[in-house]
Amino acid sequence: MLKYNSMLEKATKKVVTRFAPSPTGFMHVGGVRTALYAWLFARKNNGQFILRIEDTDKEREVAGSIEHIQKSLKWLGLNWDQGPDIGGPFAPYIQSERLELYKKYAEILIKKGSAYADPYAEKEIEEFKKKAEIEKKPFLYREHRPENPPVWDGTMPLRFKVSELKQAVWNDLVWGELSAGPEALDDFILIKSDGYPTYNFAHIVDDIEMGVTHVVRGQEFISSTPKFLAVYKALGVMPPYFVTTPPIMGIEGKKKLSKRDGAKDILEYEKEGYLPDAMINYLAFLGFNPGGEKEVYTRDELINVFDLTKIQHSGAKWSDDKLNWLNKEHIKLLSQAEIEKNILEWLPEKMRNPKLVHVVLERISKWGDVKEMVEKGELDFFFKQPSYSKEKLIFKNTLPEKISENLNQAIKALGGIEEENFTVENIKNVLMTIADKLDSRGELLHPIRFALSGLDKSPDPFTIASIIGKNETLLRLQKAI
RNA sequence: GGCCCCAUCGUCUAACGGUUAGGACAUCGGGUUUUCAAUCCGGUAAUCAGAGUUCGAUUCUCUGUGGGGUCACCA
Repeated sequence: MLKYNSMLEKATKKVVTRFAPSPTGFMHVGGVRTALYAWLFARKNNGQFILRIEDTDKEREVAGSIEHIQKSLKWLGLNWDQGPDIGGPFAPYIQSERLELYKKYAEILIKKGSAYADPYAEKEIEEFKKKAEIEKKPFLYREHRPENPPVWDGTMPLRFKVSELKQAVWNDLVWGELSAGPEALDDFILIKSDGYPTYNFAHIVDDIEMGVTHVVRGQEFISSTPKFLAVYKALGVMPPYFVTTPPIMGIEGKKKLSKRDGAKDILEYEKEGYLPDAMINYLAFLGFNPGGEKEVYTRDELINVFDLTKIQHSGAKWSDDKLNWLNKEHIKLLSQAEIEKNILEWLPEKMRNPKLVHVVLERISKWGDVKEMVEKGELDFFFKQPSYSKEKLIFKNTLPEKISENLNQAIKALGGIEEENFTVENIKNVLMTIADKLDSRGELLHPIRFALSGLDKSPDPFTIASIIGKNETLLRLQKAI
C-alpha cells in the first residue's frame, strides 16, 4: 500500500474524479456510494468532481433520469464542479452530444490498425457462438477476424483489435495489484451500428479528454479492465488511477444490491425524512473505515478522514437498523431550533404545538416517523379527550374505590397549582408526594396517565398534563372518576 | 464452466507477526421509568477448514470450502 501512496504523492496533476451514471432510472444506494467516494476524494484533494451522463444506450434510457440523478446528488449535497447543467471546460457532459469526439478517436484507432469494421450479421455471429458451444470452447471473436475488413462507414460496428494476449497486471489504489488472464481479452465493439459508442470506448475517451486522474468505479469493472488498458495503450495514453469499490449487498440475499433486488430510489430516503448527512455517513462507512472507534462523522470530518487505502475489499450488507441509529445520532447533532422546525414541519398544521417536540423527538429515528405517529393516532390524545374502557384505569388489583379516591386527591392537589405554574416539575412534585404515600406509585400514576392518554403506551402523566394544560387535565381526571 | 476477487461476533468493522481479539448496530438482562420510548450499566456472540513458515499466525504461503463479480452492438 505504501507504494501506491507515494505514487499518489508524486502525481503533480490536480485530482479530477467523476461520477458517470447512465440515465436508466433512479439512483440507488450502490451508485450513490460510488459517487460519494469520488466526491470525497476530490474534495479532500481540492480537486474537481465531474458529473457526466453516459447515455449511449438509447434503448435503456428512461426519460427524466438525468433530472432525477441530479436531484438525488443535490439532496445529498454531492455538488459537482462540471456537469450537464452547469457546463465546464469540456462541455458538453452528455455523451450523446459528444459523438463527433468518439468518431475522431475511432479514426485514430483505425489508422493505427487497432480497430476494424465488423462485417458479420448478427446471425453469423450467433452461429460462431453455437459452434463454439458444441465444441465446448469459449467463443472468441478474435478467432473470426475478417481477413479483409471493409472500410468502416458507420453503418456497421467498429471493433477494437486486441494485439497483445498476455496476463494483464495493473495497480488499483484500493486493492493493490490486480490481474486478469488473456482469456478475458477479445475484440470488442467500440462503436455500435447505431453510431453510438459503447461504454468501453466512450468512458475512456471522455476520461482522457476531461483529464480524469482517478476513476472511481464499482468492482464489476475489474474484469473488463484489461480491455480498457488495451485501448489506452493503443491510443498511447497513460491510464488513470483505478479506484475500485466493493459492492453493497442486499439485506436478504447475498447478491449485489440492484434495482431488481428491491434497491430503493435514494430519494425515497429523503421522503422518509432521513438526513442527507446521516445517509452520507452511513454509506461512507459501508465499505470504508478510517480506524478508531468514532462512527458519527459530519460531512467535513468525513472529507478530512477519507482515505482510499482504507476502503474494504469485500461486499457489505445494507442495514436499515444501523442507518436509523446513525440518523438519530445526526439528529442529535442538530440545534434545538432545527429539530423543532423539522418536527413541526412534519406535523399536520393543526398539531403544530412546540410543546410536542420533545415528546415526539424521543420516539423517532427519522422525520418520517413523526408522520407515522400521527397516522397511527398516537398523538390524538393531546388534542381531544381519549375514549377508553374504564377497566383500563385500574392498576393491577387495586380496588376501583381506591382509584377514585386517589384521583380525587390528585385533582385537589393539581387544582392548587396556578395555571401559569402548571409545569412538568411542579406537577411531578405534587403527584409524587401523593404517590409515594401509597402502596405502589402505580395506584395513582397509572390511572392518571391512562385517563389523560387512553393508551397503553404513552409519555409520562406529568408531561401530558403540562402539555394539555390545567383545565383539560382536571376535566379528564374528573371524567375518569 | 473459464477468468478475477473476497473471507473476524447475526450485521458493519478494529487489531507494526505477540491484545483477555476492541468498538458500533441488533439481541438479551438489570437500574431509572405506572407503561412504552429514551437513557445508563452489564451479558451472549467472531478470526471458514486443513497444512506450511515462525519461538509465536486473525495477520505471511499453499490447498480446500464458501461467497461475490464478469464473460453483450448494457453500463
